[in-house]
Amino acid sequence: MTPSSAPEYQPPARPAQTGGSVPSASATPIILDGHGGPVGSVGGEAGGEHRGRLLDGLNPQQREAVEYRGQALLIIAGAGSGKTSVLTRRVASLLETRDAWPSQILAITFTNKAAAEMRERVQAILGDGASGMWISTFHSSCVRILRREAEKIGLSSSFSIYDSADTKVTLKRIIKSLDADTYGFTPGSAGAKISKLKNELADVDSYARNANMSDPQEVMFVEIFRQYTARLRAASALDFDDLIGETVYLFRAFPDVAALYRRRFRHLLVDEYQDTNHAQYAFVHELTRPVTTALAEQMDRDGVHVRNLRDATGGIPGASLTVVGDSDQSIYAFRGADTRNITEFERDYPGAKVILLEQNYRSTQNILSAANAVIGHNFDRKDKKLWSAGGDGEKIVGFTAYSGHDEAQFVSDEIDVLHRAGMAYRDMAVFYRTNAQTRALEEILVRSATPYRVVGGTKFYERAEIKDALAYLIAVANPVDELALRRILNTPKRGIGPATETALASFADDNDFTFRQAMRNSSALGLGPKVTGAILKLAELLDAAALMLVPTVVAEDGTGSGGSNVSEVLEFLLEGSGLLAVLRGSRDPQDEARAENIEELVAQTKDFNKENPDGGLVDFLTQVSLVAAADDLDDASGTVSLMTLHTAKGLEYEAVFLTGIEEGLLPHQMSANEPGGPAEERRLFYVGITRARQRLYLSLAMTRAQFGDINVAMPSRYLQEIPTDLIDWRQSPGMANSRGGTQPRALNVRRDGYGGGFNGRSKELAGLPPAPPKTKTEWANRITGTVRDNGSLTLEAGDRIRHVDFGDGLVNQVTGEGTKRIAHVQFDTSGSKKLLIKVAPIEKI
DNA sequence: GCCGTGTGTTTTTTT
DNA sequence: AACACACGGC
Repeated sequence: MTPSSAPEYQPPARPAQTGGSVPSASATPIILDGHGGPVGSVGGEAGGEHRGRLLDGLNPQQREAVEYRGQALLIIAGAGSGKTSVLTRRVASLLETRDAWPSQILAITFTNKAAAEMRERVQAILGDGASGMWISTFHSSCVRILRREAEKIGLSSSFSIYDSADTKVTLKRIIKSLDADTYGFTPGSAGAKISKLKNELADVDSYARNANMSDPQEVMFVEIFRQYTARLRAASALDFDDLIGETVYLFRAFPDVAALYRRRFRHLLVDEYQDTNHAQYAFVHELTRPVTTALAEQMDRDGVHVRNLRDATGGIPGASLTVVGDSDQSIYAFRGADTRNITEFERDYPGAKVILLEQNYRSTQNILSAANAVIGHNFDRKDKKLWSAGGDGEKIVGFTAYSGHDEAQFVSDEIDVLHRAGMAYRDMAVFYRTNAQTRALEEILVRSATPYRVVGGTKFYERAEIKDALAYLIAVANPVDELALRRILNTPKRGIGPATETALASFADDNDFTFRQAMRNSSALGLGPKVTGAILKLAELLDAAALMLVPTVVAEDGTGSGGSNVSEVLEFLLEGSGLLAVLRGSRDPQDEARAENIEELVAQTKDFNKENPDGGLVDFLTQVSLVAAADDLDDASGTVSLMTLHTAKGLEYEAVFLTGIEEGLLPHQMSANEPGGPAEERRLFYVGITRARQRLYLSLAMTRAQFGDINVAMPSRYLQEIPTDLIDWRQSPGMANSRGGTQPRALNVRRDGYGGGFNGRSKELAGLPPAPPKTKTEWANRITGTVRDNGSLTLEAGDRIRHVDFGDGLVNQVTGEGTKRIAHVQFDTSGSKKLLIKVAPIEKI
């Protein structure tokens, strides 16, 4: 990492700036935005003495990236090349040289956490002068714009945001009502297809126009898509993809609205540009277009201050755009990311300046060499070699475990070693390909009392009880949201079953009511008095909560109410619904934890009130909807971080454990048949490797539990792409290769200084003496070959065996068939274990 | 309408 | 192995 700027630095005095908000297009009259902006007023006196400060410790390319001024700038930033620092300083520089007011800057990051970090760092350089900037994710920016302009596109400004679970529930209902499962549609498959289309900015109508309507399956899909769109409309809800797509639609359909934002944002900066999809690309493109002369004149007449922004033609030139990215780190193709956005940037923005950052300030040369070697196997890329001036560092440690648990034990042991050597837990991280892999890791880490934290995974806000509580809030904020209402209708249990729910839904449908109105009028349905009472009570509770939000309502008896904040409303709802009380009174021990989670949510609303005194219910819900996995990373917590390789992007740790480096897992089975799949998985591996500063551990298991049974796993093809002399195999795949497991496998044994297991075919070994002859099965160049094979070994109850690690034991039972035969063994000293006979390091005695 | 049991499906990654 | 869902008895 490049050194950060001195925190005691004070910003130069500058004229006070008012406003900074974008006037809503629908609001008349438009409030003037102070005196335009300082565009074009680059004074020689500004900055000068501080310029050095901003550029301190930067290399020439980084400096240029900070100082370049022009319409378009592409920064190709290799992993660990200090791009965050460059981006931050570039923003600071724009402000300091008065090329921009804070309000003219829109910086887009990949996560909210990265946004907060950037804001903090700019503030550390410039102090309060930095407020008014928009630094946020694509989704947050779009929500902010959409909430202001919602009426324009027929939405309530308190529209709901549907997450993938909400989408799934909605699609499930649609598919059921259409019997579309007979055409092979599942909520997952239909959702994926809809998402893909939306990422391409297609909607139902544009899709239907080109669809092959003689294909019944296609007809069915169009119908699903149509109903899904209609349901979201009716609920005034947008899904994740809509947030981007609808904003682009807004800009295209309402040029006057677009013009206001184009006028405001004079400088766009986009991080992780390689992972933008077409919709995001279009969003950026729309924002950086010039404002036509006609529109500029219109704005001038409307009192929007544009004069000092207009060029010779009378229009407003397009905003400057800076994008930062690295095609080698593109890992989101599955959700529509298109690296052409970055590779064809120069074509999209003619005259763009391109700056390459190749020097790495993060990792040791050994780690970088491994990374370079791996990514070098992707053919369709511009060659780019990371280098470091920091020295070789330690070798990469490799370890082949018998099982996922064994692997977890290795990780846990090494964490312990590192910690005792003085490394803080928070400087270590364990990465994996799939969330399911956390289970074994967690079990072992709990047992060894290692403080750890799973980042992402089943997120706090995805827990059922939290979604229940949030659904109450959503139902208050957006009364037409049927999904939220149906979620809480019988939660907690109040005797409203599926039959009643359906009755209410069709009652609403038939009379053109919303679901909420149907609830209020449910007396007309002729249901039992108990059920009707329960429905009405819930409706009243929600109405009363909604009233609390209205600023100051005076009731008939003269008592004032209203203006309540989020936590007050939530507590009122929890009290009135009995949600919390039911959990507290339950005898199910898990309900205690659920109650605690809800209390944690209440605490979060209180924090929110404190941090956002002006924030309303909708703001809170927005924030909750858009938290990303990496956002809840707490740097101060002294724990080891566990996360998926995807979540790890953009982060760095002193020590990194990459686990499950096996065929089927990395590359993942599911990606094997997809075009570009293995290449993308390789980039994922590359991202993982380059997160490490000092120490890198690569581990794999010979067997892995999946779907409840145990399978033989092969080492990943990517492992052999790493030069053998970079890895110190504590226990190599090759060593665990002999029949019967008689091979010595003491820790720290490397065979013949040779890494172990590999054939030594890599270029890096060309100059070395020929590898000693090997008689064992070589797996390196035959990925499909076996790792260990006890195939001929037959065991039955009563046999005694010897295990390399566990010692002698008695076979109690043998279960399973063929390669999955499992011996249940009672070891004399190591307790009882289940072993996959085919690969376990055992022999009969 | 509720709750227990049995069966089938699941897992790729995420805003 | 864990979870969602359908079914049937209460």
